[in-house]
Amino acid sequence: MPELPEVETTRRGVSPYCCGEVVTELVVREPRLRWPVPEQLPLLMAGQQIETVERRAKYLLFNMAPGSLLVHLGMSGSLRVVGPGLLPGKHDHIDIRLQSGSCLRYHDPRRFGSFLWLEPGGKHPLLDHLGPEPLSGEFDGDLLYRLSRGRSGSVKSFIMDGKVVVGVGNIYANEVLFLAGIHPKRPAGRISRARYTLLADCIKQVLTSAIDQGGTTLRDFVGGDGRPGYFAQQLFVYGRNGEACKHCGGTLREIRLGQRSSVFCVTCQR
DNA sequence: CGCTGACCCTGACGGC
DNA sequence: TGCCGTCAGGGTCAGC
Repeated sequence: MPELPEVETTRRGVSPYCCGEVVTELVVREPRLRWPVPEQLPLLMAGQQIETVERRAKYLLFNMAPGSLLVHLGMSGSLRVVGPGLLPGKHDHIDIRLQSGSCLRYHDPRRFGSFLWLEPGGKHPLLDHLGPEPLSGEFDGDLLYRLSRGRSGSVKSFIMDGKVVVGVGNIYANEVLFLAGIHPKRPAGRISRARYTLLADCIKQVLTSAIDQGGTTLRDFVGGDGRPGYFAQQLFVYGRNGEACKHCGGTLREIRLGQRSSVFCVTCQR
């Protein structure tokens, strides 16, 4: 479910409810996530005040004095604010109970997400080696051009590589390549600097637009405040195999790249 | 170092 | 109605 815009939407949705709030209790009903939830996590968090909620790549960091809770939503995870007394349902694995009576409830059918602990100022192996944020000044076409030299893999896999740039998942990789007019299978090392400049701009534009609209609603995605996202209405290629290209009217085609579906227009993308 | 494919897990969906 | 194969927004890891 979550790509960067969905994670950022979640961050913005839950922040007002938990910044400055004290955690009364962390309730772990199912610790078997992507990695086991550390047994000492409830003890570490109980009684601590959440100071800020940050996002790095697709990770959320709930910062407290003794350290940070590191949350990843995986493929099917969501974090929502629920009022007191609402009973947990199926796949509601973790509750972060707050002094206000509200509760942040983690729901994740596939359990590919994670809840981990980060020492203050400490480095975590998962956060090490991450590329720049796509919406930062560090990220631009020159960076893509430089990192791609000599690489024979597809440009789609390249922009989805978290060591190159974080936060570009399958949906937005498809969309961005369509907007930039680049064939997803084109070898990354055989794309000009000018085209990478356009591609970087498309990545920034699409992600910004998706965040503004609260992310993309697929199946039951809802932001931290429970509202759906609206970006799905303006997808050009993702999930539209066999349908007409919104630009030229041709039929969109689907191929598989690195086990992921890639939809594109043979006419508009070269 | 870069690339490919397997893998983690549940649920939805289409074909029979 | 049910069974079976396939696919799904994430990322890590082993092997070549």
